[in-house]
Amino acid sequence: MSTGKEITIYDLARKLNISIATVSRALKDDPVVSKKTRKKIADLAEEMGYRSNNFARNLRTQRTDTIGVIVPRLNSYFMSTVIAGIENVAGSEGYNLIISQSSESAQKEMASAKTMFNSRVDGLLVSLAYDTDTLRHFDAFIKKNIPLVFFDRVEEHANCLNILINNKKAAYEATTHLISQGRRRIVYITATPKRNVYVHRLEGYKEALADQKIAFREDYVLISNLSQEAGAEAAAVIRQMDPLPDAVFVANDNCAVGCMVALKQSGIRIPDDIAFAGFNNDPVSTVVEPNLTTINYPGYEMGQVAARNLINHLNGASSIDTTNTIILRSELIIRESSGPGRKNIS
Amino acid sequence: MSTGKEITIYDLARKLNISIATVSRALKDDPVVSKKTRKKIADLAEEMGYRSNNFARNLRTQRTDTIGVIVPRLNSYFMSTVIAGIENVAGSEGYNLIISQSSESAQKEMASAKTMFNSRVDGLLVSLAYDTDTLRHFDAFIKKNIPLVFFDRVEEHANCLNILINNKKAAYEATTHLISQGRRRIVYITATPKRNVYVHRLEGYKEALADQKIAFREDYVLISNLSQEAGAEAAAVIRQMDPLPDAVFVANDNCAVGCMVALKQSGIRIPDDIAFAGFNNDPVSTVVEPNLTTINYPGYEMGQVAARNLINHLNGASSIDTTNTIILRSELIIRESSGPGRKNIS
DNA sequence: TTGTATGCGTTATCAG
DNA sequence: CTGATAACGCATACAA
Repeated sequence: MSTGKEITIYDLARKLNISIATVSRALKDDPVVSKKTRKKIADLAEEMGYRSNNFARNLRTQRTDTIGVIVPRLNSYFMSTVIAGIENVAGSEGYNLIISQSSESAQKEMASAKTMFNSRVDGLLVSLAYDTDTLRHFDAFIKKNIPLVFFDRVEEHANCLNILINNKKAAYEATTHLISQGRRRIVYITATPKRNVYVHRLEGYKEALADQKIAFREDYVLISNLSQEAGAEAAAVIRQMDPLPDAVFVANDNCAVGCMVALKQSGIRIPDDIAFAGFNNDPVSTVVEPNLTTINYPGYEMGQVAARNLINHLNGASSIDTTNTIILRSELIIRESSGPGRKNIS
Repeated sequence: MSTGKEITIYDLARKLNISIATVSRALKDDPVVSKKTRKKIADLAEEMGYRSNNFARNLRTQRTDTIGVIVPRLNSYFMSTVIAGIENVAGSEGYNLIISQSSESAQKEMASAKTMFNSRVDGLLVSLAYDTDTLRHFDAFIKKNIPLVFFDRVEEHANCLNILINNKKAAYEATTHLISQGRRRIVYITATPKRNVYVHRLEGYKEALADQKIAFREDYVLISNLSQEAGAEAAAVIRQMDPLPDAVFVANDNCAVGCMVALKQSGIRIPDDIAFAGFNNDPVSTVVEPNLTTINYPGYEMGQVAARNLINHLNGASSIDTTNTIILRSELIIRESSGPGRKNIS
């Protein structure tokens, strides 16, 4: 469709009666070209609507200055914050981004990886989909020494950097906090144990229980996709439990909120009957009533760190191979949803 | 960094003692190549870890099968829904996406446009930033006949397709609804009038007032960036108004929610003292209490329609030039936040 | 069905 | 400071 003859350096060269070599140099502001000719060339380029051809350029230079980003979903506050962080440093370092979402499907993740691979991204930043259970689709990158950084939803893989928070510790703190408020029957809503962040959070939850001599109950662990709707569905399950749990810890604020809203609708009081704690410090946590106790998770910073490390590796400034894991700080934010509530009769 | 010699069709050809032409054909499953050699080549390609070089390919074919998407922000429910819709059809048509966010800055929007231009996207889908006040940065696309589709935050431009809802009508309905609930002092929180969607909504608001013989008051129109924080700030302004307004219509649910929460904190009852209506039907509208009356806005469908039209144009199946504007359906969803409330004493 | 030859627009090397 | 020229990897017109 896009007609309109493209202007090339040949056209510029011909018009000015100089060589394409000089034009090429001038266009990248190479100081070896005289200031005057540089100006002349830039002006003509502007005038004729010249645009550099990245394909020819990349074909020649064998690099793309492009970083691929694969995330499970774009539409979470957390993820878009991370991406903003990535953009922040990538942009300032002259890298472009190709962003793609797997929609939590291993299938789509594989397709995205393939696309990125063929697009010759210089490096890849990945947060894994729920149902990804092999990293084979990244083998091609490894084999070609294309650096790979996992963030948030990470997985151990030789030569790949992992960036995450201490999920176990965060979950431990949240659970311990609930217990300290007098809660003992604590339901935990989480996502698939395929993703080790959820495994770690479960460990933290379990350890907190154990440390307080509370028996772990398998039936108190609810697996869901952590969506707001899933929260509502979980609420239905919780309502059926007898005795009623006195606290719910959810691995994601959105899901926590969906659950809270549904429980409230059925007359359960929060935190009086059931206390709540979430994860991520999504803005919605300050909208729901009562405001949700949660784990503050530094998304923007995580994006920056991921991009920074990848780019440093690309520049040779530092290597990903030596560092294995970067743990970012996180913290428990206590709000009303985990108040002590009234004494419960069990 | 990425070392590891790349395999090319030359390597494959040499190994099999055939010409690169045959390899090239086989790789695209050209039926003109015998099934047997095709298989042989595919196997070897797999074995040697061959990957096609898109640059060489694009350089040769002069197309990229890539669509650029520029949006103000990724982190809104609405936008990510739109993007999901875009991905849905783009993916199924074999197009890749380059997504970039302007962060509401004309500056970044221009930079993104330039990048997209140099990346030779086949077409561009754009939702404009708040402070963009010229479309000159898209001239290059127009000049090269690269199709351009605006959605949601649109602007009239020759040869560009606009996809939006009837904002005036939606705002008219919301305002009329508030009036029908007995409200008369209706504050309107909106974004910059640089974006005509907001102008249109303002028109709808004004027209509804006029039709009900309510005088329009300039001081009832609050301009903000429609963030949740801006909502809280607007709440401070509203609290100072005397007499207190009895309704607030907000051009965005997030902002509405921020405003509601802040007002409630200062003891104002909703909808008793002040009724609320928002815009977008963001999930948060069902979390806030009381649930927020809002305009349902078909984001996913908008994304699909935008991508579909762009791709049809690229295929020559239909042209963007003949269609100027596509209006999608929207609807008012009435919830508790706009209930009649108690009788107000003004 | 396969092969030959050429050009796509750059960058970089080597001579001037 | 500038110019000539050779890749980069692929797709395709034309020949066989």
